[in-house]
Amino acid sequence: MKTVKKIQVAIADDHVLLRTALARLVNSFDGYSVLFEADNGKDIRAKIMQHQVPDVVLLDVNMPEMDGFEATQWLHKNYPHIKVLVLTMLSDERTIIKMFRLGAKGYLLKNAGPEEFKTALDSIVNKDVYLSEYVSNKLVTGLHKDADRDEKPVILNEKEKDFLRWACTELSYKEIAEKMFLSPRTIDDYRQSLFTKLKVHSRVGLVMYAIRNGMVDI
Amino acid sequence: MKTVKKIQVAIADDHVLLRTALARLVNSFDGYSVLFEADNGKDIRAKIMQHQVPDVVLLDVNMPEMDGFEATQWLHKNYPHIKVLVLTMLSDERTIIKMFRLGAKGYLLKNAGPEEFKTALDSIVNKDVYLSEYVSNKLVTGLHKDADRDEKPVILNEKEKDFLRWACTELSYKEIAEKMFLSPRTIDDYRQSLFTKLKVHSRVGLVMYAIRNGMVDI
DNA sequence: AGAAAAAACCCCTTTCAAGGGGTTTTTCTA
DNA sequence: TAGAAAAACCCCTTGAAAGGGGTTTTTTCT
Repeated sequence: MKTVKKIQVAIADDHVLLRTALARLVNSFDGYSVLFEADNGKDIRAKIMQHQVPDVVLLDVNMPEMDGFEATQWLHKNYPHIKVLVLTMLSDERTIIKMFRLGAKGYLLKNAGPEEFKTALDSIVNKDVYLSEYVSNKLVTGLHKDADRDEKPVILNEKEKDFLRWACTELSYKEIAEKMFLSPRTIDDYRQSLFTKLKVHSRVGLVMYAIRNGMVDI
Repeated sequence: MKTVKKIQVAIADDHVLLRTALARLVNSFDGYSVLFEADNGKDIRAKIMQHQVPDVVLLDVNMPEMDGFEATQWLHKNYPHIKVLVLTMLSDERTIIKMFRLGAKGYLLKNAGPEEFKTALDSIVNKDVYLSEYVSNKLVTGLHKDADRDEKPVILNEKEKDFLRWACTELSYKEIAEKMFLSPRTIDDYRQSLFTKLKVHSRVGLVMYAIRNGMVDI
């Protein structure tokens, strides 16, 4: 039916190939058409401000320049009627929760199938939100964790962070002491205090924490 | 022309959505058609052994069960006439070099456009190899760095990978031995052999390697 | 300025990690 | 099927890691 107005979709992902392929997929869906593609958040913002306003935005989380978090926030603030569907490989609870808090309406993992993709688009347009079973489970357990843990958020000072970075090298504690211009005993104290704070009991535990929380360059 | 035999392409990627979208893209190319899709290396191996033999295989590097490295190796050994085109976001020299050493014919980054994708397919079929400008530059600088070190690419067997994953926990080697149903001495051997292979000399070194190479879940 | 807290320092002990030397058992292969 | 290679096992030594107990110095707060 030519007269039915199609849902206009915008796609933002820095992987051109995936983006293009997704665009074709969307265009093949009944009732949807791709309005434009964008490389990152900035790009999408620019195009929308040039009066290319889509109904739905498909967003990756990891993008250069302006990532999915910022983009969602901006969209939600300036164009609240635009529905944001997050499309990513990141399946950790924190990211999911963060995106919904910022205003996302749906969250789709990249290992979803095309049918689920279509379902997500339909839901987001008609029912306002979309949650896959997997994502909703993650959300619930994530909120759970939020409840009991985290009495006080772990706050590390600069020196502790510094020590943590050194702990991720193959230097011995003695050598780290030299690097930090401290006595080995003091390093023992740092270690102990971090063991307590981070609830670990070995150097490997320190390393894993540092990496999980992005405190070291990988 | 209906009589022209199309180039049969297989696609292996654990992200279903991307995979499906890519399949459509390939099917839209003149002279190409998708023979099958696979979730990982094992999957592709099974299908090929069931006499579904493609001309070209599109491979992601990071996959569960059997990753791109192993898959390329197996293909090159057992079906040397199948051309392998690597399609990934990993753009570091080591990965690129490793894949070519293992028998890949082309290396395409996911931020390439569809035209480049088509070019890569054409090149790989007709001219045997495909190198984008970016990748060939990486190769050259990478080989430079490589000149003195790293003759052979590091290949780890399943048990070594297993041990590596355990090494990223807070268990002691003795406890790891129990978990793996091996004597602590054998664990010593694994450790030593990995120290040599990976050119590290501490457990922290093992952990960092495992993480940098995506062998553990973070 | 004086008390309290935090940071840096010191000593000692036990266990773990790492490096070296070997033997037995299994697996591959010529 | 003998012989080589690889995998699993064992012993011993040294230094590092981890946990416990302190003291001194510096900072912070009224």
